[in-house]
Amino acid sequence: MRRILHIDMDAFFAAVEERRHPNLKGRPIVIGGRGDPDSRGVVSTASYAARKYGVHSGIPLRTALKLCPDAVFLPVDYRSYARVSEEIKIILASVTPLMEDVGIDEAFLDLSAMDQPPETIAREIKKRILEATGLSCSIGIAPNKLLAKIASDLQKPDGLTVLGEDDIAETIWPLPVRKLRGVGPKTESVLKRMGVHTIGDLAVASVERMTERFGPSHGRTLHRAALGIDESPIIIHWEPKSIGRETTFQRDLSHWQEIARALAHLTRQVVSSLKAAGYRARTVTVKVRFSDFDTQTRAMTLDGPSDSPDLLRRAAFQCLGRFELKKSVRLLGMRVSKLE
DNA sequence: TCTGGGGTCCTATAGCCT
DNA sequence: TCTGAGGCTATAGGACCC
Repeated sequence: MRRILHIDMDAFFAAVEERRHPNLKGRPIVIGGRGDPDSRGVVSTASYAARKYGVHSGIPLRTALKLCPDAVFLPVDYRSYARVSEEIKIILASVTPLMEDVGIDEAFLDLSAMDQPPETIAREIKKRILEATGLSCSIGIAPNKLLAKIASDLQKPDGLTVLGEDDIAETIWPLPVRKLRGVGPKTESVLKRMGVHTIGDLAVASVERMTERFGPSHGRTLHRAALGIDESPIIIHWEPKSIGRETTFQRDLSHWQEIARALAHLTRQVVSSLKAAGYRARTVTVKVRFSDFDTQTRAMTLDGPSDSPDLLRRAAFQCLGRFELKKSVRLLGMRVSKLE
């Protein structure tokens, strides 16, 4: 049986900010957008003190301000968090090279081949991270990634949860389906309408009923997940599939010139990332979100891969030309894919 | 009235080729 | 030459993740 460890930093962005501004310790902190609750943006992370007011990731900053007028609002300082993240990843990689990076504040480790008991290793990791960064984390240990991730979420903050196959019925099944990876708001509401509320409900439902509703692939994965079955491997290295940039404007744009200027700017940023990463791209996609939140994309594929600013900009503008720009534009995005 | 930005993966559909 | 059936690729959209 595999032993997989999942580590999740506690309110990571907020914790880094608290460390930097000790006077804010314990106060409700909301990090998101440019740190201005009057401008467009959503909450990236709320400190635990702010969560008590109902503030959580994904809600608009304006809403967060209403829920918690006393909160301190800070902009997302991605580079600082990435530096701390790097320190943590170095510690994790020193435990085992079998590490999968999952975004800035999470990782999986495969401890199957290690001699020490996983719990001992987990305590050691928590101690080393606290000493090096002053930050706490929550860890879950289980036979696969799916269960390890659920486990790390069970006791937060500063938790350590070990889950075996025997614990599935008692510990996992009473949880709402939403806790399963791959179940978002849409799937949750469909499942609810089918009378499936908990992971246990899903486990006893028939596979046929699931595949009928969600398709053969998603349906089967969903049902297997409820049974605690997940054979997905630890992915140590992967190549990017696409590189893009998008912005939501502070006010919707209605003049072609402004939109064109924004697209040219986005394209320059994307090309510079593309070159920095050492790739060339064959497909260009432009995304437009209109004022009513209607979101459309137009794509075009070049004859061969390219990293030429000129060629990619021309392609982007060709895509832009295929939109009916009758409504004003809230968001503009540019992405390249089919990377080589 | 509000709903970010970086991505991945999946599905449906349409056009083209054999 | 006509009519499908599959397979492949490109495109558009949607759900989801952190």
